[in-house]
Amino acid sequence: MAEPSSTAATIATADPPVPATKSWADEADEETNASTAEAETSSVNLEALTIDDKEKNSSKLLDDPDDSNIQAVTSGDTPYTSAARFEDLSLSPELLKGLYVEMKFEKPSKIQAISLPMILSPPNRDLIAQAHNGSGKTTCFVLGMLSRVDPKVQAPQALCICPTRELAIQNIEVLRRMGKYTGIASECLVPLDRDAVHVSKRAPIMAQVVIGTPGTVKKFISFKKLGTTRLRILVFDEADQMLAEDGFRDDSLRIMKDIEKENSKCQVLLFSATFNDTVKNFVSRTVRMDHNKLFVKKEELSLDAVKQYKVYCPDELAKIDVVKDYIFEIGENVGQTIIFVRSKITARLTHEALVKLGYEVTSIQGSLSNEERDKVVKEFKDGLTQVLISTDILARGFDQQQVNLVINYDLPKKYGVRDEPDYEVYLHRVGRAGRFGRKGAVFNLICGELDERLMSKIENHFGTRVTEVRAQSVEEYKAALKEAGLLQ
DNA sequence: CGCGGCG
Repeated sequence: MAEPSSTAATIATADPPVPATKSWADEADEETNASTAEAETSSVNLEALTIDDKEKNSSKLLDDPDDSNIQAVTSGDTPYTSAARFEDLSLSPELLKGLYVEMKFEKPSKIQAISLPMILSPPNRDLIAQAHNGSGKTTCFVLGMLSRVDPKVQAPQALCICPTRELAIQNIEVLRRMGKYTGIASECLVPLDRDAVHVSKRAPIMAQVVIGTPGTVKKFISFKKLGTTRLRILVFDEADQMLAEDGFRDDSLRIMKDIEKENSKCQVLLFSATFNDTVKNFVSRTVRMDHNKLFVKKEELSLDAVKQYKVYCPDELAKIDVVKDYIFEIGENVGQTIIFVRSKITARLTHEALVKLGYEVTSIQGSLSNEERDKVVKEFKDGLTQVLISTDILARGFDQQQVNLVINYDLPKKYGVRDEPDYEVYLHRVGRAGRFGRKGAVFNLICGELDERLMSKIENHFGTRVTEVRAQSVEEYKAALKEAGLLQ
């Protein structure tokens, strides 16, 4: 988990506050021009500031995850100085011990260096933060939550909402490790088992930090089992999905309002690797006007660390052949593999077909029981299984460093819109490989004209070329993985 | 031709 070094950047403040009439998308477009000037623009440029890595051209790891431009737009006249070391953040000794001893971190990653001062220093403005997949966003908000808790107060003070049960569990596990020496109590509020005690008969939550999924958190709040008056910080992980119209918008806004009602000064943090223009405009209006924001250009969102390929399949059955003849043959040499499918039934059927053919594979999707889901995830995280078939339940946030290969068995498609790929889901899926700047590869299985259109739209959107793997031979796939840096 | 997490 040791992260390569980056130069500390001092973030000066832009003179004029951002006019309310101006949309975030406008700023991003202007910044697209400004950032091409790179190092010369270390001074103030428009409202946005370019934070360049001064060591960009000096010797360092080729796949440094910090080799990126993060654009910062700060509000008001609060100057923020990037934190070169965790010591610069006035964290408690117990928290520092957790970072160094338990997490084995050496220094803040770029997004951590920039966002943590914004989160932790008064007046604790709201923050919208976009950062690359695998760049350490979780550490940002977990550290934010832990360090804003008053250990003397035995009541919920930090709350984090996640889109899936798995992500909530993963996040609380990170929080418990990081906060190991702090004595801070935490609780995970996720869909309960069928035979669990009903919320109305449960004791109120005493834990100081709570992480959960929207429905369950909402339920605990409405039954008055999760008090909101002492909350100081509210985090939405995968915030674009949490605030998307076809996502969890209603639940998220309800939770925000319930908290605001009794507690007007709760800081809100919105974190994600993706914010499309539609949701970008909306999220800016859900937080306070004087919020800060960090964002990156879509072309720079980690699609360069992971090599992309496409394989044309004459029919759906041929997809199974690609998986068994090529992916399984070469896969075991390159680490773990996740195969993403579009529906729960495809997950189950593909799993069954491969097992019938004698391959070792597991699958996960939302209609499995909690126990089954937990078991599959645990086996995969423990490295007991090499290949996992999954719906988009694991597309976002799932952190398993040994995953180097992602298969898009089905391409992600936007719901309701014909011929439109879901660019954000594509990026999140690809982001499951190449964690913390490691090398990775993705194979997109293309079947039919619709898939071809979706694929070319994805290429255009990210401005990347996806190489076709043409010859149907193991050697051809091995060559692709060599090119991706996964094989010798 | 839908994923999730809720009723």
